[in-house]
Amino acid sequence: MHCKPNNLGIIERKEREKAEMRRRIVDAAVQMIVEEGYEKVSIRNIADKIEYSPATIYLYYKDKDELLYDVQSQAFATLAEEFREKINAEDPFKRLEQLAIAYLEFSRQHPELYDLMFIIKAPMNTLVEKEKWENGDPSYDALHGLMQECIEKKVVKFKDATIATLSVWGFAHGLISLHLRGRCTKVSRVPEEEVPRVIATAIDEYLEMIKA
Amino acid sequence: MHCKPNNLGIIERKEREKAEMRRRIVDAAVQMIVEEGYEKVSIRNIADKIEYSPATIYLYYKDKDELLYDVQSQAFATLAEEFREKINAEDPFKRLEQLAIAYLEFSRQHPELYDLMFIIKAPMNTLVEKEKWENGDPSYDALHGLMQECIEKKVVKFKDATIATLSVWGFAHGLISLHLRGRCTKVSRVPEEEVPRVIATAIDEYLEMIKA
DNA sequence: AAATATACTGAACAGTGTTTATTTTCCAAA
DNA sequence: TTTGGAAAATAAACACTGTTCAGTATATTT
Repeated sequence: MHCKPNNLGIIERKEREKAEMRRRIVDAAVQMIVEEGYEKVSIRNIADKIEYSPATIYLYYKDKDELLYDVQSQAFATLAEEFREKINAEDPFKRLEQLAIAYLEFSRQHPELYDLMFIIKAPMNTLVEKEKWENGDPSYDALHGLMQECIEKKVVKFKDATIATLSVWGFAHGLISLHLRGRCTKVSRVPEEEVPRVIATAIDEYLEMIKA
Repeated sequence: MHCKPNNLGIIERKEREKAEMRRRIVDAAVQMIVEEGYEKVSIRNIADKIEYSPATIYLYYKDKDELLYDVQSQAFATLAEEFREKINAEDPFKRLEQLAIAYLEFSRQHPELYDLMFIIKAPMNTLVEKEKWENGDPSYDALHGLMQECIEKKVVKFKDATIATLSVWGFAHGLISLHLRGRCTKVSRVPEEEVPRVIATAIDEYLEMIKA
């Protein structure tokens, strides 16, 4: 009987080590995405970086998609932090503007992470088993709650919070992702270097338009 | 000397055959995308379908990206045709509504083609050499011209045609692509089967909002 | 110290895009 | 009609990818 606490201690440590290994794997992947781009992230490259065999990664993640799901989670954590830092106005509509700016800025400072969070299919494949997409929740809830407050205080034209949330998110994401995937460049006569300004202006105008 | 016309005839025929082979390759790829999805499209699978060796494809396309560029071109041709069929109102704003509906409907009837046209990176890689993205031009011009007319006749709130074009396009694309890449589902409490209706409503509301 | 459970890995499988040396096919001149 | 040379097609390989599995090394328990 006296061995129980000992065993439990070891089990606990084992779980700690398991969690730490997963953290090492995810950290390596995040670093590779940021520094070398999403396309360079392969199981073998991650294994090289953390100095383990590729097969070892499969002891901690059932497949690459599941790994990328955790990478995505980490990316969302940094976005949520940006939100926390940069959204601080009293006026809810002012907060909405701050959120839009923070979102746009994040997409520019971490384009590869933005890609993984909102465009790339892979991390979403795990949701067939997971049932719910928890990664985006804090950020989504931040916007949803804000839109709800804006509607209640009648500072926006929207009636329904869900439609408002998807509209604002969709508008920003549409412009950002078209740009990110090269669909703005070389279409129309807008010079490449001006596209970022056009996007920022479009978002500004949109926010002005939804103002009640 | 009498051989010249003969040679030219053969050269002509060779060029016809070359063009036809490229058409066969692209057709096979289009069919595979539509029927089995983009991920099933590999050089080997295309080669199997047209009953040639994989290496043969490289006699007609320098790489897969260039091939996909032609597939994308074909996809844009069908979108342009949809536009021609479905946009026929006199009132420019009514035409804008028709365009939005046609665009949304296209994304639903050919989601995999939509993906290749507006989301997937691969076909845009050839633009480093090609300098200009011609594929999307007719469709883009249709929207741009329409927005210009709407601005001139003061039926929309926009002042600048380029910003108007990117705004409308971006709004629709944002919602469509978020849905297509699984970011609408399982976020918030909107049931999956209602998302299409929410998107349609959001676009409706948006068009109402930009109306002058 | 021996037995057992855990952690790790080398090697392989099946797939991908792409290249090169070789073979087959075609056409024109001898 | 046969032959020489160009053009077209290919088999095989290379360097990758994600993933699996049999076997080895390490750690824990008996």
